[in-house]
Amino acid sequence: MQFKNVEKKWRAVWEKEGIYTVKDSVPGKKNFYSMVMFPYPSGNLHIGHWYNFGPADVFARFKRMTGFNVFSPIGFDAFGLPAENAAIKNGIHPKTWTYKNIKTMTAQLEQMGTMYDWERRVVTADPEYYKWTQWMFLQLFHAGLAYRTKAKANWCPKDHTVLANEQVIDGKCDRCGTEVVQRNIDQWLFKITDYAERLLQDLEGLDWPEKTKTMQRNWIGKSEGVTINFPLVTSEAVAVVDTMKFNPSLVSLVLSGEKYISYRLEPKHIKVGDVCGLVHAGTKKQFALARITGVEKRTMGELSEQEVGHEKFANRKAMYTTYAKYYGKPVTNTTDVWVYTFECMPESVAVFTTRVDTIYGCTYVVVAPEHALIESFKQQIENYKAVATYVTKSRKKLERERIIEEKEKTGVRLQGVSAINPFTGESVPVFVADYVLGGYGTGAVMAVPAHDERDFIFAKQFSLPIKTSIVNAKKDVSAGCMMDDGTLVDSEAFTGMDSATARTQMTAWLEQQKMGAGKVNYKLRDWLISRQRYWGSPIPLVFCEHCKQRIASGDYKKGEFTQGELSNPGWVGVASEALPVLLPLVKEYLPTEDGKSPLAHSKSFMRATCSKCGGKGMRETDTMDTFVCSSWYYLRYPDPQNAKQFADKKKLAAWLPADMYVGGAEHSVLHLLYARFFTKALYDLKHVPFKEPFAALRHQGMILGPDGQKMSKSKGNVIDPDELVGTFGADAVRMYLCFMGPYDQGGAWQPGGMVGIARFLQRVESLYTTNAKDSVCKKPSTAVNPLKKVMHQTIKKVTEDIADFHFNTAISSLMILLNTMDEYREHLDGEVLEQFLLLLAPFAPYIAEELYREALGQKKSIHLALYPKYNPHFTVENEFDLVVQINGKVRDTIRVPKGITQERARELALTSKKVFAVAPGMQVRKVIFVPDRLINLVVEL
RNA sequence: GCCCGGGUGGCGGAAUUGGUAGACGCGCACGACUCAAAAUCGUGUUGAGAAAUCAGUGGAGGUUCGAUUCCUCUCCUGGGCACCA
Repeated sequence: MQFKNVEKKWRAVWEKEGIYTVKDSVPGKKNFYSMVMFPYPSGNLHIGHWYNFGPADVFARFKRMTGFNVFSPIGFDAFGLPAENAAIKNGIHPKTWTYKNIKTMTAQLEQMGTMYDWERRVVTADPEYYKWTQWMFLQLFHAGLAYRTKAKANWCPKDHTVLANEQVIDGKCDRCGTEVVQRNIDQWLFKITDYAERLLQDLEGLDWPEKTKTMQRNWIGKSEGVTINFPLVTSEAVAVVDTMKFNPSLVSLVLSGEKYISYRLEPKHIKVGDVCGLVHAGTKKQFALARITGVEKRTMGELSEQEVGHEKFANRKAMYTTYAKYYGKPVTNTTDVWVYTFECMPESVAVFTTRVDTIYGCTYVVVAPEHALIESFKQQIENYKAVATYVTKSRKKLERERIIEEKEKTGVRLQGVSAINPFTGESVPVFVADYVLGGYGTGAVMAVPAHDERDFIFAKQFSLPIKTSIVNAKKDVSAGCMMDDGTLVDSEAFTGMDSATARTQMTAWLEQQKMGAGKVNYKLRDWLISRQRYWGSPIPLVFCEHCKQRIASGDYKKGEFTQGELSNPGWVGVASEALPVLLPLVKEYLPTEDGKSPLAHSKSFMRATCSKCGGKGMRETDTMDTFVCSSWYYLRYPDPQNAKQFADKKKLAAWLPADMYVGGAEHSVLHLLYARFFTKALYDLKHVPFKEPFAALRHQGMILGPDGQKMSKSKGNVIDPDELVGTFGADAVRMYLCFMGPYDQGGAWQPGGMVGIARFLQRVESLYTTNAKDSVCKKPSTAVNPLKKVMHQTIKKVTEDIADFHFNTAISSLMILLNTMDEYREHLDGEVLEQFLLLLAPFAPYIAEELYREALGQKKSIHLALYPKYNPHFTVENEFDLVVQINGKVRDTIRVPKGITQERARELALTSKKVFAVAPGMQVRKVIFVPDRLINLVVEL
């Protein structure tokens, strides 16, 4: 068979007959939305594309033949860096390059024999598409889900662009491998963190690979713990007020900001505004800072009852007696008294911990170099110079270097500043160290070296005390540090509790004392979408100085500005009617050294009118991260031509959420998380009626070169699918990819592996071309014969396997069926021949169609036919091979009717010659009988 | 370091509510066809052994009448995360 001619011939027929044009509803059929991750138009389809799209198309065709109205669209993720990189290399405009590639790849996708409905194609670089990308941006922006901030950003010195955290691999640019540096730039971010909990929770109901869900969970990184305020004290306080009785319950009152009064019979050299330390009457240690708000000289008699300070005396006489004893002189109504009023300064450092149960083992506190405390306590930190040097040094370090140093921890103590453990009332030293991350939690931690490995290493290095507060008999603590839960020791009232109980009770206590609160933290960061690049969708915002002033002065009508505009003063959204903000076809599209988007050099682009006040404005010149484009494309497929809305509501409801999504595991986190975020945001804004975009997800594995290495031009191990298609035909390539192994596993390319499938297809063809004509007239046999049996077993197996994405075993059962048909080639009837082709059709659409129409003379396309259903009547076996075991070892198999009794099986087993040969004169001690399977005689020899 | 996968013939891989290990394909060997080769078809193909049989699913133990499948430890390998308190 000349498969090239066959392929061309049927493609033309299919197009003419319109068999892949999808209707939004078909009476009596359920809709099924089957998607693949749309490709980036990089030039040519590579084998990985084939591996993604080929088997996914098999699945889609299978669903269609099993009675669904299947929608299987395709498009191109057409914006992005590679177009610019290619442009730099070849001097072609990114747009020219991209659309040329789309043309090539479209032809290749058609050749693959896919059932895409090309009328629904989307290309993210088309203005008709990115108009709605911009519209989507504005929805999120207006709802307050986008914000602009000067953020530390990853900057690639080679690509001259900011990279998302996710695009930095091991501190290097994921595209060019250049070392990434940090820069501070104003950028737009989406508040994906607002959705952290829902993104986590809703994973539950998804039919996704467990591994992918786990990766998303880890990425979101939820930790439940508590933030605790550690009051700060300094040695710089000018004087002390030491009459306070310190106990934990009083601390909270003091720190909650109530005014307190202290009486002195002798004056202190303190004046209003001075910062004093509050000292524990017993230990004489500072426990908080206070500012003096009043100093007054009076007599004891003038003190009113209400003013009788913080200490509760039974009566005035008792007070006088107490003071008399304390000062060693008589106290009467006329005794002079200096009255100091003060208020506690709420200076404290908040730490986040998931292990509040270990707090009695806290021996110091660490803040990140970025922590605001360092600046605000500049005056009080005695060794500020050394601290500042350390901060500068560690800020220069990239996060990667911080990690590489790993166990070698560095830090500097903040001399003159201490923190009070609210549970013990003891003060502990405060350090700055870059092993604490500024961007997570509160940027400060309570260090418990006895129960945290990192703190342990740091404590060892700095010779800090290590105090055990948890014991667990099962755990070996000889290494020094016990990180597991256990029982609390040396923890006052909490001693003896188990960790979990202690966490609950300690958190409750903190909340009651207003010293802390339960808190959930996520590792997930907001999504940085600004790109200082040309080839992307412009961000549809205009900066208007006039509106900024109006917002600042409150000079605007209610409802004139949206939430997003008010929270980003001066930035106004482009009106919907004015969308899209067209990407101008500039000649200078290359990135520039200044790091600004190339669009910033186009004056005509930047000039804009403010949509609110009509005044002069300046356009945002950054473009959007391409992940924005791909976060909603599945919503556009159902209605890609719609100029009035991103998609018709009815069409959306007809197809979404997608029933099946197939693509690479490399998108487990980013693309899939962003798409989920978009869907949820749009759901909240009532633009879509569902909360999750993809009900089911499957990944294809990665195909490696024949050498087991990742394919790359430099290694010369690239397998070119075009070459294979030229030699073996598209059907064979699709089918071999299905056959080579478990779909999600991938693996090294086996040169020569293709020939097995090629032979199989040749045998199919020759069977039909030599037999069909005689066989069609044969009437289907109703008798159960071996051929029928295999046929129906195969139908069952193939149907189940494709549904489970077990394409390899489905094909192997088709091979068994073909072998059986070969064996019974004299007895083939029209039904058998037709059924086999139907089973084959999803895998080999061209050959199946050719034989179906040409050899069997069918008029309509096989791809419109229904998949055969198996008849249990034909699959039932009435005999089986009884396995005879002696002491668990197989000794014989005997063909027996199903339903044989244990007694009969035993008789047969005992008469087996093979059994006798092994165990003559045996004594049967026990018989294990598994009905319709085996009999095992436990014997003594 | 932590969290997930995966280790089965010469190769890709089948088979697990515990019940005949190696389906299917590649490769290889032999045979048929051919002057010959290719293609095709047929037969065989886990290892050792002439055979009976024995061994055998990364390794070591364990549970069981019976373990690729369950448990414990361990090695290798692929992927993810990586000072997230």
